[in-house]
Amino acid sequence: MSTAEETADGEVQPWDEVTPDAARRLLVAAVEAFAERGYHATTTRDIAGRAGMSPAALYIHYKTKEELLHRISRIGHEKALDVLRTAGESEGGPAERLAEAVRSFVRWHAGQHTVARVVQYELDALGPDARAEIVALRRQNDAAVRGIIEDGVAAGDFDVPDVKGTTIAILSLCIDVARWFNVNGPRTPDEVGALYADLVLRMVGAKG
Amino acid sequence: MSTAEETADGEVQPWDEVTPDAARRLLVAAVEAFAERGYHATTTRDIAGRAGMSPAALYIHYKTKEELLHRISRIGHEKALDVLRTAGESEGGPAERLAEAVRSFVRWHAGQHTVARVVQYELDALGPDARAEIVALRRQNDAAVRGIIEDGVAAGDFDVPDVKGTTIAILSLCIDVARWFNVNGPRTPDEVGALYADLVLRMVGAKG
DNA sequence: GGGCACTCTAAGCGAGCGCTCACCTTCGGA
DNA sequence: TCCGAAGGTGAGCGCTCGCTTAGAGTGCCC
Repeated sequence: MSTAEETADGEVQPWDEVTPDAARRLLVAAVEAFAERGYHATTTRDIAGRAGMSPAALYIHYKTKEELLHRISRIGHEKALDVLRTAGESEGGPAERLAEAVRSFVRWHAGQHTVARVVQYELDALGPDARAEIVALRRQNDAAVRGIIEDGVAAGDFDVPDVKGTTIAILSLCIDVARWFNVNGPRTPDEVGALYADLVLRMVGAKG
Repeated sequence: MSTAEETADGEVQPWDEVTPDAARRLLVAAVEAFAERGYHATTTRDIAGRAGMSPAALYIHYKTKEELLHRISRIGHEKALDVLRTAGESEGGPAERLAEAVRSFVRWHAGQHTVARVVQYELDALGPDARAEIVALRRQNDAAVRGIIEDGVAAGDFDVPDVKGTTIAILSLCIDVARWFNVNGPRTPDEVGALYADLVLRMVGAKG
């Protein structure tokens, strides 16, 4: 499922498996444009131009502008879910697993903040069917985090009065990184991940 | 629909001072439309229609569609900042002040989530000047929260290794409530506020 | 060499956009 | 009773949007 290759700085490139080359260039161009201006403010002429092609070329590889957004959303969510699950299934107790999950998930949302922004904030631009598919993927994120917290509570490692509410808050915290993270800012994705892992362990009252 | 009155929980509708009546109706209609569909996907015909007027009437009260967004953003930010500052200046030690600030701020973002969504997510649709004005208001939010945390650290009540980072995280947590909060969901704004105040006190390692 | 599948472009269609304009109605004050 | 300001409308302008169409260039198999 995830043939995600890694770059020098450890970031996962989500588009490796998209072929042919022209289709991938269009997808990358669309991500940049959607992240910068938003879906509705982006024109198909702009996307095609960024990919070095004429406006009509877009419609050889994608049926509509919405299909581009749908593809981006699905791939983006799948990659993020993959990152979260892999980390959550790592060795160690609930505290280590939760910390690793938050660290990875935040690192992804910071490093891939352009993709994450599109994926998180343009959901409403999708039609009902595509939207339902993406919402289902989101629920799997929720379940993955809640599972770790429940494990920690059952083991007596965490002190969490409201598991569902705390799960929402933790995911919300991680996801919103995509909104404010700035590549030219003072923090690297790794540093934000480390900070957030510590904060989340405090939120669940982890022992130690 | 939403007239300028106080709701049951004492929250003030932000548009009381906007006159004349037609201008206020247009503003409220614009908030609803922008929150539902996004700024760029909203047409001036839709806004005017919701306010029960012809498309041309909009331009009697506002020069452009962007001016509507600018007005909404400024008023929304000012109200939110007011809520945050009032709570932060309340009686009690840093822990009580921080808890009250988070509780009020979250309650506002949940209760006024349509306004908050517009204000937080449509910033990029503003021109450079209007945008700079709004960014300045945001920095005041940041300073208000950081002030309380610094007080708590100085008094020995909080344990916060990274004050700036923790401030960003706390504000991010509160603001993102506007994205996921659902009126038909299981939680009231008050309940979310209480949960989040508790979580934030844990994040800053408040004694007790 | 010839036919075919694939990829791309130049040109442009119909629709809907933000916004304007000429004109109409209402109403308080002289 | 008449006037002018304020607030409203119907029609529509100029433009750009998402998307389509006719046809050209290229490489591959026979």
